[in-house]
Amino acid sequence: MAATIRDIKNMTGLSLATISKYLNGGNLLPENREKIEEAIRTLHYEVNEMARGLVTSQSKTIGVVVFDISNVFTGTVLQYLGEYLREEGYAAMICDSQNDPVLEEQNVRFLLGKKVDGMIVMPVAQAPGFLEPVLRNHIPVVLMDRPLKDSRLDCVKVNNREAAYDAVKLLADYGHRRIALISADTVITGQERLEGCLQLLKDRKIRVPRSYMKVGDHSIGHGYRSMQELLKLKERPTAVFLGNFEIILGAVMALNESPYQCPEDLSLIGFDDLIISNLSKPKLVLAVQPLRKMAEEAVRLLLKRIDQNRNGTDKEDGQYEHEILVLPAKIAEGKSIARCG
Amino acid sequence: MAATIRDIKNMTGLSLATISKYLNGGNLLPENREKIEEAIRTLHYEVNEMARGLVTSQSKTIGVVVFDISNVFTGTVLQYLGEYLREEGYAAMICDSQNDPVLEEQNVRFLLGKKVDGMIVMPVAQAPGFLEPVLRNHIPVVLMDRPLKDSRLDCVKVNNREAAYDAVKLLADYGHRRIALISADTVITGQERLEGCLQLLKDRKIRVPRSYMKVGDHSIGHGYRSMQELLKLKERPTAVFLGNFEIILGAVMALNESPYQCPEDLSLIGFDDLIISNLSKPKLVLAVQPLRKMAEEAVRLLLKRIDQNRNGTDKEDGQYEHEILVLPAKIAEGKSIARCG
DNA sequence: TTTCATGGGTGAAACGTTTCGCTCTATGTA
DNA sequence: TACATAGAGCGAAACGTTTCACCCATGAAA
Repeated sequence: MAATIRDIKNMTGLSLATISKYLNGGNLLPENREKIEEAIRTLHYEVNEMARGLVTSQSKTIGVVVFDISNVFTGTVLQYLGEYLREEGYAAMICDSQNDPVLEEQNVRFLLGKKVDGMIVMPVAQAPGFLEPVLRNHIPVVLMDRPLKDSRLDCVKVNNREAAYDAVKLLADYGHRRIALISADTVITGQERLEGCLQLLKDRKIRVPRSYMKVGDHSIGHGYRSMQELLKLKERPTAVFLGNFEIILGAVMALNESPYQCPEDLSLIGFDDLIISNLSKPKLVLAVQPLRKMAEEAVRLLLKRIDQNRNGTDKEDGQYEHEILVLPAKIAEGKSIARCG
Repeated sequence: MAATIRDIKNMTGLSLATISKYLNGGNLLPENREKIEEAIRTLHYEVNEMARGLVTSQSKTIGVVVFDISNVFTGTVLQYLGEYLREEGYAAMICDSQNDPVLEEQNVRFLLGKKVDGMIVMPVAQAPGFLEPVLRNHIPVVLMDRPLKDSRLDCVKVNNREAAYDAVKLLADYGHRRIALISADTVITGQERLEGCLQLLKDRKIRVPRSYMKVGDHSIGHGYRSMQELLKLKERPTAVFLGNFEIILGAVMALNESPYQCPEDLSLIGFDDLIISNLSKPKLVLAVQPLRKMAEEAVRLLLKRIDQNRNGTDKEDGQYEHEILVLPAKIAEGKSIARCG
């Protein structure tokens, strides 16, 4: 049905090799170039990527596996990833693991069958076992956001620990001593942030009562309930650290429904960027993750690996130096912190 | 590098044809079946989908083009689409148009080059021109959420007009006469909802002052600012219709920051489902779109078309009956509407 | 005038599957 | 016994590209 290179051959009288050369940007006589272009136009010819892929053994497709496609963080990252990949001529094949490790493993195998040239993974699992088939096939992988335990894999992430440390430091510098944390320990990013917070509190010798530690998951519900509970305490905290986007959302809703005001009654600092921060009143102080940069670096790194693979610079059986890129989250200005004491 | 069917042939002594038959679920002697399975296991063989695709001229891949991947509505739909496609053995290749018609057109061409078997499109453009190359190649397309002007294309959408009509009717039935609308006219869904609202107001002979009509786009900012403005009016509305997820988000934030309470001072009804609705206090009354069902129907319809194409049931040059599937959005219970007067 | 490089062009093999038409054996039936 | 039938397997062609090795002019250098 669709036109092939052979139709162009018949139309122009040139050989397949010449036409292929044209398609891949080689040198031709202007005259022949013109002929081919005309034929392409009238035949509506488009390269069959499957045929091309078969011989070059490149699909020009990258598999992207995300833990949950329906949340904003993921959506934004996917947007940027798509942009950069497209610029380089790659398509993204996106699979959603719905926070389920079993589905995640299936996704990886599925993409492998699709012969993707590489994978970018924001993992659910904590251990790298599920990537074994990928590594065996020498398909490059770059992890994003969440590194895996005991793995020698490339990864692009954020300095969660340090950024959380700095965030709580800011609270302490403003004189706060009654600091509560609403955060998560169900994912590595949450754990790191938690560690950062606790480290600072330890360094400053600030004691945290058990009732101030709200450790759950990265959900709106956890943020909402935790904030409600904190506000009911006899001795309320004067400042709260909010561990991610969803927690912020829930916590701010709970606060808005209460009689208390931010920052007069309660100072807030949050982790994760979000559009809402610009609208919430007062504007939140935030540790902003450089999502765009993360996407850019992940693509750059992955394409570098793919290139190394092709040029035989391939490590002997996985013995290459893996890169862990840690990008800084920056504290963004806001008005949600008041001086205390 | 990777094992091929030929390696299996050498290992088992069987012919290529037999092995292929096995891979595609044909009948074999148990003995041979066992041999092949063993070989596959030890060689870690996986089908090369590009080679298979080349001969079957099926990629088992569906192109999905969305207007904006970073928002929650899209993310959720993508999640469901992915699920259903996977069940049928298809992969989704997702392209984000970032609300840019130019990018959208590029996306379509790009996917065409990737030889997708079909496309699901949530369009930016209002006219079907950009799909011309797809149609010429007889690649089936199903639109989602937003139909296109003057097109004979399959589409799965929601009865925006009727649902909006019912939503405002509910407000009117509760006795409200001062009803404001925060909605959008920048996309067809917004326009339809607006029409539905206005139709009911006309039927009930309810006049709407210009200051009650907040028509902008589907953004948090529009919702936020509009609600602020409404609350500042000398004669405040007693009820507000909120046109979509983002508008709800913005409007509710503005309301929370104000001294006014819902539903005592202001009744609300919203369009679009969202997790927050369960947490917002009081629980919002919502017109809920059946997203899961939409995804399911879109996949079903698309796969039907693909099947028809293959079985030569193909219409002569686009003369098939196109289906416009209109699914009902249902009003979900909540406490955000008070009786008035 | 010979030699050499260079740029444009070519034919054919290869990539890893599926599929068509054929053969062979075993089974059941007249 | 003869004969159709079905099941299992086979060889080879096809799918639409890229790429390798080779060819032929042309023009510059020796």
